[in-house]
Amino acid sequence: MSTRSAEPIDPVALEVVELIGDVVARYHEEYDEAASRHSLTGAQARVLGLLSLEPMPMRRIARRLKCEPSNVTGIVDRLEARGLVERRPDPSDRRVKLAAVTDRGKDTARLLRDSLDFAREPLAGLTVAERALLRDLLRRMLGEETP
Amino acid sequence: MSTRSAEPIDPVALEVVELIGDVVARYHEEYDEAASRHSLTGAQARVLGLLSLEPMPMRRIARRLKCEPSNVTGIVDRLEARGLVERRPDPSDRRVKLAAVTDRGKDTARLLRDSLDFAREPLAGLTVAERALLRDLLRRMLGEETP
DNA sequence: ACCTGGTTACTTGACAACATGAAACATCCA
DNA sequence: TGGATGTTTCATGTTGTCAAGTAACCAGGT
Repeated sequence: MSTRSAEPIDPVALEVVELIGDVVARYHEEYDEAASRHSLTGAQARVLGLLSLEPMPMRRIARRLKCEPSNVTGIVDRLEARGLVERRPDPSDRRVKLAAVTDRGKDTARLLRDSLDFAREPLAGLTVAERALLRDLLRRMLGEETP
Repeated sequence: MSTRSAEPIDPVALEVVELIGDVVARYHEEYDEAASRHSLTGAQARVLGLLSLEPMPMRRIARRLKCEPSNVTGIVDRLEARGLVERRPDPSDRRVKLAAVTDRGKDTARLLRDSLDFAREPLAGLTVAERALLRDLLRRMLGEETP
């Protein structure tokens, strides 16, 4: 997996990595702030956002969050205690519990998305063409093929 | 602070935001994995990295981490218990304690940096010119002026 | 010079959220 | 029936907040 680079490290690459660090910091800052504006923690907001797309078994949430399933139990517990999420039985498998947003949860998730300024603010300084360029570069950096 | 956009949202901007989400996820994945390869948590690795550049009063660490100073006490406690960091008095102000990496801490910090593949791996697919372009776009996106 | 009061730096304590791992339980499936 | 899977519970550790406490700095004013 890890490329043992014998090549001298490109100073521009280092700058890019530094900038990505800044992007990550900024992303979290804004995300957590948006979450706490709705009295949610980052993890809770993340799960709520996931479930607002489609109901999902606990197991799958854990995979998305890259954490243990036992952890998800607690997070969903807290969301459920606040009426944002509910557990439903899965008709096709009585072992699994589907976590699904309630109506209130759906509203909250929408508000959360809207209050996430990261989508608009930092990109405002770029032209449409530059955004497209940025998109393509990020795609290739992430190794996603553009078929 | 937040731009109340009346304008319809640029679909390309949404794609970029999605990609940035991917970048953030990937960044964390690699960072935490590198940290746990050395039996460190993410926060511990972060502080160790900070201190490997220069010793720093607790207060400043807290500001960099954007958390309460009381939290830093615990993190430095754990790093100190493992001999990676030590507290020194500040000669110019007896209230402050300077956290500084030990020799072992410095070694660990270097190993940590080296094993952080994010610097090389994902940028490998880009040419030098493209990296420079990406750097400039990220800079402008983050609102840093290039004087 | 000597308090005195306000500020700053750090720690401690209580508590909540997150995270892991092991063990328990019900359910599925070959 | 026996092994695998999905969820929860429990014990434990780390990270985070906030309030309170201690020590030290730094103004004044007398």
